[in-house]
Amino acid sequence: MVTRTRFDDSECPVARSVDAIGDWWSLLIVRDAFDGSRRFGEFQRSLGVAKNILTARLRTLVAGGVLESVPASDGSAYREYVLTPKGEALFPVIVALRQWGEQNFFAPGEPHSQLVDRRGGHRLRALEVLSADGRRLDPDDTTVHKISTR
Amino acid sequence: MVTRTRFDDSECPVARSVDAIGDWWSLLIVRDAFDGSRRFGEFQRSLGVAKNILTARLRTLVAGGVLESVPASDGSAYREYVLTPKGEALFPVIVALRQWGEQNFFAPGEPHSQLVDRRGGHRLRALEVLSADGRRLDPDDTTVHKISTR
DNA sequence: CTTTTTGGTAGCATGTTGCAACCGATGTGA
DNA sequence: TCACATCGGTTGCAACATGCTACCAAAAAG
Repeated sequence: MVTRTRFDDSECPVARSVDAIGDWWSLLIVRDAFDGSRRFGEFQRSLGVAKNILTARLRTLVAGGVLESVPASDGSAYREYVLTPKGEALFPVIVALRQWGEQNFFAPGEPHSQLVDRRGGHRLRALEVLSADGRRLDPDDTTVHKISTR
Repeated sequence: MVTRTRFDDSECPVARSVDAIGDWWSLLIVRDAFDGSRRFGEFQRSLGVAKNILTARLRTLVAGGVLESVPASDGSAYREYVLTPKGEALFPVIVALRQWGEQNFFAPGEPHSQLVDRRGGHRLRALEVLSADGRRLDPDDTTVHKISTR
C-alpha cells in the first residue's frame, strides 16, 4: 500500500484515479482481467507477481470497487475476481496505454500482443480526444478549469 | 526506481507503458506538464512531492523520452521540463484517467477540476473505443491476439 | 485415501519513499 | 555591489513497501 495522504481529498479526477489504480501491478491486473483472467492463480502465473503482493493488490482493487469477488463460475468452491462496471469503465484507459505503448516502445515489425476487434479481427481505431461538437482536440486546444460543479 | 526485470522484454504494450509511467508520481507530473507546469519548483509545489523523489522521477521521464530538459523560456539560467512528442502522445491516457475519475470518484455536484475545450469552454466528449470501421466497442467486443507483427 | 492444486500467510532481506537538513548557483532589491 | 532570497537540487536517515522463500489448510483430482 502506498502512503498517500496528500491527494485523497484532491479535487483533481486524475489524482483520484491514480490513487485507485496508479501502481505497477494494479493496471496489469486490470489488463489481465480484460483479457479474461479471473482466478488468483491465473493472475499470478500471468504476471509473475509474488503471491502476497497479489493478495494485497486484489484486496485493494476489490475495496476500491474495481474488482469484485464472486463464486467461481465453474462450480468449484473457489472464488473469482471479476471487473465491476466501474472496472469495465477503465477500458479506454487500458486501450490508451496499449496504443501509446504500441506506438512508442516497439520497433517496426517487432512482435507484440495486439487488441483486435472480435468481429473481423482488425486493429482498433486510434483513440481521439474530441470536443463536445466533435472536433479533434490537441493538448493545446484544452485548458483546465480549476473548480466546477457537475 | 521499481525493480522490474520481468516485463522489460514483455511483448505487451500495456506493460511497457506502465513500465515508463506507471507509478504514482510520473502520471501526475505528466498531468501537470499538460496543464502548463515546466519548472522544477512548479511541479514540486503543485504536487507536494519530496524534492529528491521529484528529481528521480524527472530524470526517469527524461531518460524515457517523455520529457526533455530545455533552457528556461524566460531567459534565466535555469532549465525547464517540457513534454516531447512522445509525452504529448499521452494525452488520451490522461484524458481517459480524468474521465474515469470524474465518473467514479465524485459525488454529483462535488466540485472538481475540469478539462475543457478552449474554444467555447465546454466539457470534452467521452472517449470512445472504436473499431477500424467506426463501431463503438465494449471490452467484450475485443480480444487479444497473442503475437503479431505490425 | 493419497497426492496435487489452489489460494493464500509469515518472516525476512532488500528496495523505495518521505522527510529534514544542507548546499552552491542564480536572481533580486537597496 | 552587497546582502538576501529563491531555485534546484544532494545527502543521510527512518519508515514503509516489495519480492522471495517457506509453509499451510482447504479443495480437487486420481
